Amino acid sequence: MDADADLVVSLYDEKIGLQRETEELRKKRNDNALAMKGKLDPETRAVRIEEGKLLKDKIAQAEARLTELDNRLAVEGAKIPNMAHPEAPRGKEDKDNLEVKRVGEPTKFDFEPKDHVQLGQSLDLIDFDTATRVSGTKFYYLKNEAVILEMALVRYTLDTLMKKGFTLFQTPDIAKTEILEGIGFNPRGPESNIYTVEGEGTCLIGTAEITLGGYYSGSILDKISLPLKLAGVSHCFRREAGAAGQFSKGLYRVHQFTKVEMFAYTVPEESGAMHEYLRTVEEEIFSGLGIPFRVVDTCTGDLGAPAYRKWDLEAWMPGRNGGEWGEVTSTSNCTDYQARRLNIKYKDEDGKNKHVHMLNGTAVACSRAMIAVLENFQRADGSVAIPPALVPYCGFSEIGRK
RNA sequence: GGAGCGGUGUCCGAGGGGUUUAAGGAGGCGGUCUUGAAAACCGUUGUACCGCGAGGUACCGGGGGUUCGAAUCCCCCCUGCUCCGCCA
Repeated sequence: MDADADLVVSLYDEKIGLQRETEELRKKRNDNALAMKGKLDPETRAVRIEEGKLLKDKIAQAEARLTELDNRLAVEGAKIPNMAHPEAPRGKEDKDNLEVKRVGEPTKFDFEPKDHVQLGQSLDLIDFDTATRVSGTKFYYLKNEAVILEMALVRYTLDTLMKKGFTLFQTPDIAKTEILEGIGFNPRGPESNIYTVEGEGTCLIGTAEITLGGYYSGSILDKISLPLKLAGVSHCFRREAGAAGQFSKGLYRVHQFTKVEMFAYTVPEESGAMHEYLRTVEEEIFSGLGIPFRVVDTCTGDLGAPAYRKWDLEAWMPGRNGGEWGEVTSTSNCTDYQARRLNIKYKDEDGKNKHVHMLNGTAVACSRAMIAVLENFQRADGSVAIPPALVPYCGFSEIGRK
């Protein structure tokens, strides 16, 4: 990010000056045209028409310069990231994140635990090899009970969210480039994590944050209707280009997965409280599953452009490098960063239209949640217990050898 | 994918180059009248930007073009409906 605030300011000043100039010219044009409404003697009319032609020329030139300036301003302005919360830990990368809470303790086994790739193979639940042949690396087939388990995770989560007053959605898996950019994703360029659809101006979404955040783009919301709490199920697609060196075994970093995403629109004064709320919902969902996790306050360098503050939930993954915390959910307060780009406002009591604050949080990312379930609930005989909260949704209470 | 017809303000709905400053209606808000309400009547009404203000500029699905002047004419695109084709 090569953000340059000074450049944006000077471009803005320049633009305003030119805009005023252009508006004055347009005023003259309008006055001139108005003066020709009624009957005129041919001579006067001819003079008017010449005057009009001159103005038309000047306006065209001014407008062309204004458009160019506007575009430059938009490009430079879009580079400026959101502010960071003053209490967010300062730091450059994820190891500077701050653990703020721990729920449960790392699962202890009286046998050597397997990782989810081994479990998925021995229990015939996940097929990476065939997916690699058919679709490429970092794809997978879910098989047998794993198919049901994914749906159970989704349904368990949706039931939880519905009880809390979230409006449920199943969103499109594709969205327009302009929406992606409004949310703060960069769909272009080789480092992009987004798949673009050839010739359509659209992309495969990396998260339902995009479709839920785009839902009210260009609208003015009633203050009385806020806060809005949405939850959306979608598939998520990520290119993960250059992720080869990172931890990428099994389901942890894949090109496609299913996710239930929470999204909220609030007035500015309430976004902080809503952010806390979304985090507690995430905690409740993972506590309910009986999976140990910790909460991390994301450092400034790891926030990304849209986020003002971000919390990650990291679940205990016994099979990851012999036992490690692995990110399973994330919730961000993006304040008005996305609302400005997507033009989403609310009408305040003073009659003014102001930008809403927008927040998002993962309710459940099925692939990573499944890692946590399989690895934490495995048993000495190689079978896996189903977390009690999911049994009603699965219709079975364990996954045994075939 | 093909054909036909549409897209106008908060909503419905006229207007097809200059008396449009977008008619008319509905709704909302304010007021008159009333013990109160309804009805009637009067006024008001969106968004963005510039300006201390008066006020100005832009917006009739989006983008180009024609013209002294475009909601109105031309071109491209998007989108809705109806019919046809295809299809889970």
